[in-house]
Parts: sequence; C-alpha cells; structure tokens
Amino acid sequence: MPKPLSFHPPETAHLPPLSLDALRNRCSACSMHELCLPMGLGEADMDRLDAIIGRRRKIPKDTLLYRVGDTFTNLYAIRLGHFKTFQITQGGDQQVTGFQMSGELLGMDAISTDLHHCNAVALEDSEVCEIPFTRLESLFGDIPPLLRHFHRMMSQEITREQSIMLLLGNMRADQRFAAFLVNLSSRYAARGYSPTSFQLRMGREEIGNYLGLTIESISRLLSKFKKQRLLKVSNRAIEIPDLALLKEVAAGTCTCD
Amino acid sequence: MPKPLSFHPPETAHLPPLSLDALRNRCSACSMHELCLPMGLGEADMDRLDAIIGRRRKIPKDTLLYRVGDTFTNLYAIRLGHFKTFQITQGGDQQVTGFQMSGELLGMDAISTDLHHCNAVALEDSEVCEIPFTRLESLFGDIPPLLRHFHRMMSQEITREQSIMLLLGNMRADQRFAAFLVNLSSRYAARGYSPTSFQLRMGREEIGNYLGLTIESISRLLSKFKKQRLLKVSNRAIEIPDLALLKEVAAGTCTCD
DNA sequence: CGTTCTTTTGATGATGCTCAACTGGGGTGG
DNA sequence: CCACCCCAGTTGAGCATCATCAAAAGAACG
Repeated sequence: MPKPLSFHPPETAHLPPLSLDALRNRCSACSMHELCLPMGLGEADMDRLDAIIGRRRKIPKDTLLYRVGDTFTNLYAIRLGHFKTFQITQGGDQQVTGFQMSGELLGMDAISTDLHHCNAVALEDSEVCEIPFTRLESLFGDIPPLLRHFHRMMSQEITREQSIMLLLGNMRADQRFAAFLVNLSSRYAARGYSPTSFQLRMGREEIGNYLGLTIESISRLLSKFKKQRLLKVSNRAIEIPDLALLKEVAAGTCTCD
Repeated sequence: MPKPLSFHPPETAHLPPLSLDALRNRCSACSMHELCLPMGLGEADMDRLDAIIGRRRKIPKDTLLYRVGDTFTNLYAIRLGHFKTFQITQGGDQQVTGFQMSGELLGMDAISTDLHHCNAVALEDSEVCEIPFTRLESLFGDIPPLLRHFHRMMSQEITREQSIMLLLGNMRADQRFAAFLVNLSSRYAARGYSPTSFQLRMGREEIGNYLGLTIESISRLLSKFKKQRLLKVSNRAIEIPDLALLKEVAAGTCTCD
C-alpha cells in the first residue's frame, strides 16, 4: 500500500451556493459542456439539467470519490482534473480499470446493481459535478437528446473497454504503451490541449498496472522510446515528436525496432 | 482464417409472421423474458415492447449477425443459442471480446457512433429478436421500467468488461481459465441449466483468444485440471465436480497446485 | 539537506508462446 | 464398410518476453 487514501466525506461543509457561484457553475459556463453530458442541448434544456445537478465538489489529490460497495446515488462529471478507477483483487492488489479526465463521466458501472464496483480516486486536485441519478432519470423522458447522449456515453465506455481488452489480450508491451500514449494524446486534443506535449497525471506504477505490465517494464519502455527518439521524456512530461510514428508502433506495423 | 463465414442477408425471405407465430414469438411466451430486456415489465408494457420488435431471425451456425462498420439500426436479443463477438486487429488476427447466450443483448457498443465496432457470429444455430433502436428509444419515455432495465443491462456490460480487464491484466493462465468456467457456470445456472455440467459452445482456440492465451495453453490447462480432478472433460463436455474449489483456483487462493 | 518515495537499471528466472509432431473423431467417398 | 482425409485438439521441446529481485539514482517534501 503506497499511500494512505483519505476519504472525502459525503457531506461537505459548503453552504448552499451563492447565486454568483450558481451562475459560474452552470453547465453552459463550463468549458466541458461540448464533451460532457449536456452536449448538444439547447439553452433551455441545459438549464433544466443544471437544476438537478447537485453540488460541485472539490476533490483533493489522492482522495477517494467513491469506493467499492458504496451505494450508488450519483454519477460524477469531471469538471477539472484527473481520476483513476481501480478494483481490488482477492490477492489484495489493485487493477486500474481506467484514467478519466475532464468532461468524462464516472460511476456508470454502478447502475446495474446500485453499488459501486470500483474505487475512484483523484490523481490531482479536481472538481466534479454530482449528478443524482434518479433525478437524471426523471429528465430523460422530457429531454430525448439528453437520453440519447447519455446512451452514447455509456456505449462509448463499452467500446473503450473493448479496446483495452484487445490491448491486454493481443498486444506486446511496447504496443500497449504506445497505444496508451496515443489514446491520451487524442483525448487531450479533443479538449483543446496539445496532442504532442502533455504531463502524465499518473505514476509509472499506475500506468503499468493499467496496461498489465510492471513499473519496471514501463520504465524500460520509456527509456527505449527515448533512445529511439519516439518520445522526449522528463519525469512526467511527455513530448511526442512524431505522432504518426507512435501510432505505427501501437499498431505493430513499425519498421523501426 | 479457419473457416469462411457466410453473411446473413439483411432481408430474409420470410413472409410476414402468421398470427400464430406472432403469439408464439411474444416476449411473454419467451423463456428468457425474466433475464432479457422485458424483465420486470407488466403485461401491457410487454405487449408494447413486442409491438416494436422486428423479425425473429434464425441465424445459422457460423453466420455473421453483423460486422464491423455496419450501420447500427438494431440491437439483438438472443432468444436461443450462443454468439461470440470479436474485433480484428491491424495485424489481421481476431480478438474475441465476449461470448453471449440467450437473454443477452448484442450491439450496445454500436450506439456511440451508429456503427458496429465488432463482429458477431453465431456459435451454433441460433435465434435473435431484432430490436430497432430508434423505436426502442421512442418507448423509453413511456415505459420508465424499460429504460431502467436497459440502463442496467448496459451497465452490466461495462462491469463484465471490467472484470475481463482484471482477468487479463492480473491473473495467471490457470486463474483465467478457471474464472472463465466459473462465469459460464453461473450464467447457465441463471438460465436454469446445470451449473456443473455443460457443453462448451466455442472451440479451444476461441477460449484462448478471449483469455489472452493460446490454444495450446488452454489444452494444457484442461489436461492439468483433469489430472487434478478439478474437471471432467470429454471433448467440449465439461463437468465440474467441485465448483467451490474451482472458484478458489480462479481466486488464486487454492492450496492445491 | 536529510528522508522518503519514485524511477531507473541490471541480472536472473518463470510463465506462457512458438514451432512441430502426433492423436483422435467425424464426415466423405470409393 | 472401410479407408481416407481433415480439422480440432493434445503433447513435447526450446525459446522469448516480461516479471521478479536487488540496488542505486533521482525527485519531492518538509
């Protein structure tokens, strides 16, 4: 157990938000509203969604947002920051099941049983929007585009996991790691950040765990890629000189060794 | 490429179903209605669902139900039989992403882009119910329990895939295979079949592919488990003398080697 | 600055893959 | 009916990849 995780209490000490906050916190004012749940909604519908969204919570680094076995009441939209989700095996070690960033939804795996199936922890100081699921459900009938996009987000999660299955089942270590970086790159691009230069928000160990590899393997791959000029690496800062080439490595079609 | 897959034409030559067929095909008459999409619906709501469901199609063994890139119009509920879903990697080899049996839903990964992301093929002569997704969506507003259960089924798919990620990322070969058998066992149990004695519907190669192993490894594990009296095996017939023990092997807590 | 945690690097080894040969069952056709 | 073939599965030997163990180096934090 590397570091003790604190647990964010379900009820924070925040006062009911001032109207200024309420304005600042609105979906329409959020930079993520074109990626997040309200995607494609008109002004009026977005306001209705706003109305049911609970607190905007700050989640400090290394704080659990929810844990396995918690009863499911909220989905969480990431407003700012990064999270990881992980399960604990019988052996007691963890398996990272995903890294989530702003605009992405946490907790969808809990709908099936009303119990959370994984733990979610902030990788840095972050902010989430609480979305009470039963209230969200009550909106679905009235706002078909909202329902439609919600389904797309769930489906996307299924697709994402399928591609991880493919990665874990079929790819060699270097391909996995390259694919991981390419994936991060495209997600940052979608958020308006540089696709070729970014900070890793997670440690080597977490990356390795996610990819079914050890920390040593990740470290070696990083060194190897650096030597091959596929990457420039400085601690957690990554620069990708040739994204197309990295994609080829991920695909296994790279001529270079 | 082991065997040439035929592709089932989108429009079959079937005449419009006779009223007798219509009756026989109703969800309420289907043995799977307590597991499938109509789970928990009342008589009236189930009839409304019935009304939008398209053809009940027979899918012969080794026939593709849909393939990567097909436009998404229907979900498919498996009425009878077994399917596998798989993707094709750049290298040209396949990755099996799941085995589906009666009462389970196929195609949910296609909602996100309106394009199918995997191929689905029948492992034996099977039957599916076509569920036109836009018509299903039109019912969601009117039948909240239907929507609710649909969400549960999607969420369950996410959970299922997470457990595969855990399996592929963390478990050794013997644990994977044991977990696979335990999973099949519980799904057969849920359908009223024996949890300790069943036929594998898929070949060794497909199992190995699903579990990130080779056919040889599966074969060796089968022999090893047989030797340890964990299993009785005869071709594709499996018998599990001690399910609890097999679960321990899957968990890695087994004392026996 | 010292302590602690993370990362890097090296040496060794095990798990599961590859390649190859063999077995056995089921269907086909002479 | 039997011989044959073909495919799926089994078994063995050697090997590659990646894990494990160990130790040192580098960041981060007070």
